[in-house]
Amino acid sequence: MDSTVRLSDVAKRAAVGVGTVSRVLNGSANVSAATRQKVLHAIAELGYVPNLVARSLAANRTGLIAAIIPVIGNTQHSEVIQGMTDVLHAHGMNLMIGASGYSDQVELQVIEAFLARRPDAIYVTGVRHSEAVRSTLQRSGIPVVEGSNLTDRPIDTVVGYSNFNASVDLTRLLINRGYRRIWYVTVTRDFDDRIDDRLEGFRSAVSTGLELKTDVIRCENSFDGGAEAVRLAMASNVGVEAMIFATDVMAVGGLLECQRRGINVPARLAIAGFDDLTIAASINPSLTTIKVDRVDLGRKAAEIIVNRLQGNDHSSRIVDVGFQVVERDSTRRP
Amino acid sequence: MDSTVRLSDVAKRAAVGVGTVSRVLNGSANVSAATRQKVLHAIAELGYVPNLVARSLAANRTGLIAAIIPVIGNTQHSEVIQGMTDVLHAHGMNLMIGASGYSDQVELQVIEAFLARRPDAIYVTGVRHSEAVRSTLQRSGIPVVEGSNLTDRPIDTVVGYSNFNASVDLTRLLINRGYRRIWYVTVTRDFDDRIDDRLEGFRSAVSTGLELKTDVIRCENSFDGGAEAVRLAMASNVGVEAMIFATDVMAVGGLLECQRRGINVPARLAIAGFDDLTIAASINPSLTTIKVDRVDLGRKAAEIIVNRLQGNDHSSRIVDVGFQVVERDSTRRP
DNA sequence: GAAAATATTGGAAGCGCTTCCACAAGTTCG
DNA sequence: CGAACTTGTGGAAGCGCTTCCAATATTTTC
Repeated sequence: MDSTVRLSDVAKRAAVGVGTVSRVLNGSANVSAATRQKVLHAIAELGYVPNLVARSLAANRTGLIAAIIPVIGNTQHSEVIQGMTDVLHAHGMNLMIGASGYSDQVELQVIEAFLARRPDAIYVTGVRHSEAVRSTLQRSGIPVVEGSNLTDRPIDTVVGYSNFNASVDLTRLLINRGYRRIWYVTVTRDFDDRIDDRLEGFRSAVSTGLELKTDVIRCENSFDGGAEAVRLAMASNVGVEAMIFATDVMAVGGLLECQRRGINVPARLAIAGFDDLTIAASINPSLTTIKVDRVDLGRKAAEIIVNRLQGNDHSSRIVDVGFQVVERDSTRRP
Repeated sequence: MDSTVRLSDVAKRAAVGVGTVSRVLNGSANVSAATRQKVLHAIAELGYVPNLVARSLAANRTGLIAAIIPVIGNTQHSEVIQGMTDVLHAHGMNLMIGASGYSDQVELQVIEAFLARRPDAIYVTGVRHSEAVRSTLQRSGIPVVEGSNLTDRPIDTVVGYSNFNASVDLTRLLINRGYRRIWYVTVTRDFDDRIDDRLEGFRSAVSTGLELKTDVIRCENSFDGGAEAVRLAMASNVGVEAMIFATDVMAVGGLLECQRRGINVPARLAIAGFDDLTIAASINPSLTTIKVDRVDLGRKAAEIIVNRLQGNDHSSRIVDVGFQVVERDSTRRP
């Protein structure tokens, strides 16, 4: 394991040329079985570990993939990363990770820093980026995968689900269940296209509305924010029957506030969220929400990248991993 | 931004030697102001972006840090990563991430794969590792930071908090509050030293126990597992007064089960957790737990690494970031 | 004002690999 | 049996930087 052992040392030990050792390492077919054995022996004897930095420079290929998510310490996004590393690790590739903090400017900085390291591909969260980001990525010349939402005009490739459609379906579910006075709770701060699309999905679903009474309010994306939203709804005089939250975090916060105030969910107020956090299935009552297999989304993103890098370029530019409306007790009419 | 622009192109354009351009890029003091300006101009004109792969090879320093956590899609661990990237990014360094899945064997594989990329330092979660991992890390010759627990015999450096002491303090809090029949709920599967130390902390705190009646049971580390534990406790005839869970996930699961069964917490049963998940403060009743600033832990780990790499080696080998016992309603005697 | 010290600069060597080209050694075929 | 292929192999060149040494320019010192 002494890292001062170089490929040329292996070549010397095995009494072959450096080219041959390199061919053995890279699995080239043009090495006789006998020679291959000699080389493998020498590698084992010396405890040789290839220097991937040197390989990267010589081969113009690093085996590094860059991924940018808004916040790392956040299950929804890091689950995608988990899926990616699973697949990449199996292919001898590694993941560099960075956070944009939902800021266009930081996103650009992080991308530029990554590109200087010559990753073989890059994953970015969301599908709407600043012009600077788009053009920087385009000029980079490497595969770009956008994730966690869908668009028909990806920079390169997109793998995700339609936040818009999911929100439409969820809203329709509530309408079908008979709810008419529905509030939609989204976040105060400008987050990203995923949150925007969820709101638009709601608006679209209720636009055809017959006798619907709807409203949109904004709160902090936190448990407290959700609780605050419920307080606002209760304080109003419009008789809100159902609240759809843009995220499970807010929805759970709202549900807990209902527990505190003795508001019966769903009899008095129905609640729905989005993301299917683990807690959604366990809370009382269990929370109706949108479920997406994020680990699988990450795996798919990585598979697309691996395929592209291996030259199998026939995969689609737009991969829809789908979503699932999970109806639970928080919206089930008694 | 054309990536075919090389350092030598900049040198030509600025009519200086390649060494001078390199010195400007690396902030060497020995460049006259006039020359520096010429070079900076040429860089801007050509849109030159240094190739960090080549730099890594030549300088024998990659600016990459490797981090291994058990599971990436898990707030407790990925928050540490968030803190690390914050600091590393500010120093032009980047983070490679991998997951061990709580397996010694996978951990070793991931570490070996990382080392081939010549990271400047490596972060690993926990303080008890297989002998193979310890020796591999030791021979790597780079700074090694172990995190999220404490030991007096680190491989190199450790930054964390005492899971043992935290568990002792939490247990004593319950004893002080008058609880005597206390069950400790830990996980079924062999996880890591952190979970082990929490159990040992409990055992130590109750060992001096006067008229204490305690027991240890094992459940899945999930909401359902926690619920199951509560069911077991209720089914027993020993009159359990308090349950301490090794993780907030289980504790929250237990609390929700109490809600379902109408078990008054803490009047009938007190509940405590460990980790201070965000939900702990919002759930009903709010959950007594152990709080650690994990993002800050990650920042500290990264700062240690940066300092070490800059040659400021005078920092301690053992950094205790501390913990906080947060008493909330789930254990407050009525 | 010359010697000594210091500041600045150019460019060759080298980091540890991959890859290409040239060539040797077998194989096949007419 | 020799030409025409095929297969296997060695090693030089080169990836784009850093760094060191030698050389030159500038400043300081007495």
